[in-house]
Amino acid sequence: MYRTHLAGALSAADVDQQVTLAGWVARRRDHGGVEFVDLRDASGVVQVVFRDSEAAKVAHELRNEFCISVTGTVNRRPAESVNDKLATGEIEINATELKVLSESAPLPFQIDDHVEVSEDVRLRHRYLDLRRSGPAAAMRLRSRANQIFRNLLSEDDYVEIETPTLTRSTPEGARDFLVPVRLQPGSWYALPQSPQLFKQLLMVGGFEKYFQIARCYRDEDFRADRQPEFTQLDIEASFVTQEDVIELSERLIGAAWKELAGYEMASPLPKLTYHESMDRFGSDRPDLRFGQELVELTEYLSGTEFRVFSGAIEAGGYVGAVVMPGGASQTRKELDGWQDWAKARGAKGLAYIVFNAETGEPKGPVAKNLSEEHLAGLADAVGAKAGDAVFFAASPDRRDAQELLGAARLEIGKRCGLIDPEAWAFCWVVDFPMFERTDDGGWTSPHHPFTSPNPEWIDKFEADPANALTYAYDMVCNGNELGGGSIRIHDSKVQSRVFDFLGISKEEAQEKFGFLLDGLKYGAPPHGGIAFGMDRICTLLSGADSIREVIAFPKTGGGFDPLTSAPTPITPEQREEAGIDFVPESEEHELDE
RNA sequence: GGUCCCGUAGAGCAGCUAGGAGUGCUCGCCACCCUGUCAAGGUGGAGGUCGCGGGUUCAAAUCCCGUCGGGACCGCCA
Repeated sequence: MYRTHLAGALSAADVDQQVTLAGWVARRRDHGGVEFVDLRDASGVVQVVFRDSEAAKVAHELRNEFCISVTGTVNRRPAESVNDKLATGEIEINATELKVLSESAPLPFQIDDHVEVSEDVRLRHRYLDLRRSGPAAAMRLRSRANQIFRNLLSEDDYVEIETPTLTRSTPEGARDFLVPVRLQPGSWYALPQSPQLFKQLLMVGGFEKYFQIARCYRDEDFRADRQPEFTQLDIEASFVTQEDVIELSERLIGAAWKELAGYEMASPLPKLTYHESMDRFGSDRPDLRFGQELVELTEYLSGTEFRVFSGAIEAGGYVGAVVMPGGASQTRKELDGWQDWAKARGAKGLAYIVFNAETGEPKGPVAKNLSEEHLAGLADAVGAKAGDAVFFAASPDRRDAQELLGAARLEIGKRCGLIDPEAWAFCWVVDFPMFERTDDGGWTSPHHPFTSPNPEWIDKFEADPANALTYAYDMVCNGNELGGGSIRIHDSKVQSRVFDFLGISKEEAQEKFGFLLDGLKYGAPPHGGIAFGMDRICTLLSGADSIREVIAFPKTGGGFDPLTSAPTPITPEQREEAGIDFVPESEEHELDE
């Protein structure tokens, strides 16, 4: 037996007990005659005292992060030595025996919560980083989140079912990771971007309620909140409406926030339609922690001679504005900085007007171009006060202009300190458009082509595709999408109409998703579901800046794993055996030419 | 694919604008001292390809070009 007690669990109640502990040397304070060692195990830290014993001589040789076991007596500390900062600060272990279970080489960085270490170094020695309280807490939080969801879903008769990770491409639209197949050279598996099609087939399979904490893979570029492999809490149920899925989701997320953030989420959450969200916040994942809503000026500015605006208006587009409180006090350099900011985002610029702090008089490059009438009512129209700045965006494409203003709104929120970092603001965004334009003028599905149109549009989405709406819904928190889902098409006839409209031929559809279409033929129940981004949820709950903080062994920006150095080149033998150089005969001829 | 920031001892940084000997700070590491510390303290010591390559210069951590690595963002991606 390595130990009788856990270090962090000891208290004054254990005084006079003989205990054996095992753990790591978190820190030692050697006073010559007496030596203190902070012993850390997974449960916490306790102070061990060595004095006048054989063990004390061994203790002198201890170094940080040696793995040791200690036997001794639990003593109440002298009143003047009690440490309030330590959970076990009332007591200490008077050691009689010390065993070194494993020595530690000098550390690449200090395992100490107040020492900052670059992420690069931390990840290279992640096993040491995980000994620190912050990273360890993040992993434990994630474990509890998984448990909360699992328990609630299991209690509700949801069946946890695993789906393949070696499969064929699923239609999320991202690039697939591919795996060569030794037994069939030239054929490749794809790693799933999500279990989307499988969970629908599980509904056809009659389970009615399915969930899985599923690893998903997408071969796209990284961000602070993106990794090539990530985890979804994937849920699907039969005979459910959008409201059913929303109710379940709020119970799950509400429970997680209550237990892990101590926050009581007010259910039911507010719902915004996609269009409302775009109009008010310029985003389909609005941050509701602050105001500064967008104001549409298309109508107000009609008839303007300022070409930037009139061009957009005449093209049937949009002109809008967002107010920056106190923005008039910005220097010329700061205002120019906004132009660069907008250009970095692919916009031509960001027109602005500032209202003089004393007189309220509108000034700035745009002001000269607007009529007296337009200028006179502008402050009221946009809700600006003297001393504010107003940024404008105009575009023939309503969404482009709104997204620019939405991004400006977020930037204003940050720069002006309008965002309460302690606040949680949840909402749903619903009624997503069924289709959106592709670059080449066709139509595509913003989610995936299995999303059901809502009843209003199910019979006529082809007639007015730009306005057709779906049963798709996203749950949003503080401007982050926590999860999204939809009611699916369960009628193979409707599914065929969608494919027809998208210009996907019967052959193509059959080839890509034939197995799903076949499944839908056999009495498929109405069904729908949702998938939550576990990495993102845990990042928010732990207050981290990056999802790497809630992943045990994350990758860096280039898809590189600093710990294992993956990916690595393969040997010629592996290359040969995997059959990755297989060239189909027809292509061989082309290559010859 | 694009833009911006960073790279100096084991860790975290300063030095770079305005070129002049690897100059410095905090922590760690090693040795010794130290009987109530808890981010212990004291004395001494070791430790450097200034990411890499090229250029300018009498002289480059510092200026220029390229490149590699990391981070943030745009594109991309739910």
